[in-house]
Amino acid sequence: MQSIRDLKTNFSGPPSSTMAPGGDAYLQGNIRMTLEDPNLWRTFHEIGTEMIITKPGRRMFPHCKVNLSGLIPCAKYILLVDMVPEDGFRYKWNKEKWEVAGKAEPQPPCRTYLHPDSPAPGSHWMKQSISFLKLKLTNNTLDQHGHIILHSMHRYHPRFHIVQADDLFSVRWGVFQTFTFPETSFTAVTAYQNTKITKLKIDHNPFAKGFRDEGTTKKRRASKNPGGLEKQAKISEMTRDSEEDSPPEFCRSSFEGYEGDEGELQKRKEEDEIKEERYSPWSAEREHGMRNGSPPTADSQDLYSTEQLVPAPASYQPYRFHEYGKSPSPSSSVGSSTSGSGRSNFESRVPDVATVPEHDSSKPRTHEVTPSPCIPQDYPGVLNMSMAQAGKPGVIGHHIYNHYSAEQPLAQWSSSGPAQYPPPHHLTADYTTQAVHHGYHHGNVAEWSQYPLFSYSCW
DNA sequence: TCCTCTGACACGTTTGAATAGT
DNA sequence: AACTATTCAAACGTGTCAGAGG
Repeated sequence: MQSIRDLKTNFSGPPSSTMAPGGDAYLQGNIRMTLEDPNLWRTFHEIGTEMIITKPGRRMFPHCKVNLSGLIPCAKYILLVDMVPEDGFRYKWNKEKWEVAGKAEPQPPCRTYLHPDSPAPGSHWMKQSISFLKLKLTNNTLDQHGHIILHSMHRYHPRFHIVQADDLFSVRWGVFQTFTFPETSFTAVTAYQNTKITKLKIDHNPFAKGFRDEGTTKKRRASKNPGGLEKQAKISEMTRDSEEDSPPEFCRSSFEGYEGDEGELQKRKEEDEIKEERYSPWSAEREHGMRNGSPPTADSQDLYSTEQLVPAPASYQPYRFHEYGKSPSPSSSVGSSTSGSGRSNFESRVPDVATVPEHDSSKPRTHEVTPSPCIPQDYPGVLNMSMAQAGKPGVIGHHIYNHYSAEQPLAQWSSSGPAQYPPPHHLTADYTTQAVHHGYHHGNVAEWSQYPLFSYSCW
């Protein structure tokens, strides 16, 4: 699986000295994004994160929260999130693990969530962590609230985009920068499949406190529904069993990891990284896939890239590889992953940080990707899209070349596909309201969440 | 029959208005 | 009058469960 392949890559190979943050002059002044609560994310990821999607929209948990640095304090930026398919497959939960259940369904309308503070000065983004708490996921393809539309039983990961823009209608589209974190990948579901995930969510999500432990739940359900008690007990037993099956480290990371002190962070991280190799449900699937020809493995990536209906990020060329001339490809990295020294070393220095080298227009654009032929393009553009070394908290430097100039205002983008997206009056006013509270001029921020900002991602 | 999805439900958290106190 | 603290209820977010539907 993509995620696992990514993580694999993270684990593999000795860290490159050029990757060391702050240690390389080339990185000075670069934008850096750090994922908050990485341990929590990893704890979920080890088990196989699931995110509930509902018609009215469901928040993510853990929710996306990042820190930014390296921005120009006085320059304004907008910050966005979208969800990218991990691969071209649909999954099913079978016998306590995820299995491929066929090809992915055609992607629903692509949505981008705009952070309500956007646009805001770099100083604003850097002074505190940036939360995407209110981002909601839905399976309602007709959703008119601007929630991000996903397919159930498909795997996704969030992408964070930052664009320098004075306001929403004067964005300079020459470069925007994209960050991904492998541990944030998840399977969209309409009901939890893995009881371990359910338990983790209950343990960590304050809104689910009512379901914790000495089962007010059990009592409640017991009195309400005698038949349900048996089922509940069964589930509890399963959960208990699964806990027993889990290594002791798992319990530690799930309960201490979340609120633990920073001193232990690195150490725990290294433990987590090792666990990733051993306990991620996707690693088992990976092996399974190797035999069945189901989900693409690192070794089958080439074939996969050409066959998939939903191109995975792996089909992009790795930005850093190109930029720094290091590892030749994610797949080859995986090949060396058995060394086992990889991510531990890397992560001990670079904890969930994605860094963007400053845009250098003089760099050869060797990774231009033409839009997927199966996707109706909203504009006649050619995208230069490059991706960070797969598996590392990634960054993609985007250079958009289209028939419009780089000065092309956003309105041009937003205007595409009018039939697909509702007119502004359908949009929620939340973002605009928030904007007023923050004292920034946001313009019609709300519209943004409705439009396929990055239409090339709507494969 | 199996799998997936949906809606009602109970419970906890969050939020904001109303009120009281300083 | 202005500010702060407290209280309370409504709104919201959550997982559970039974049942519907393909």
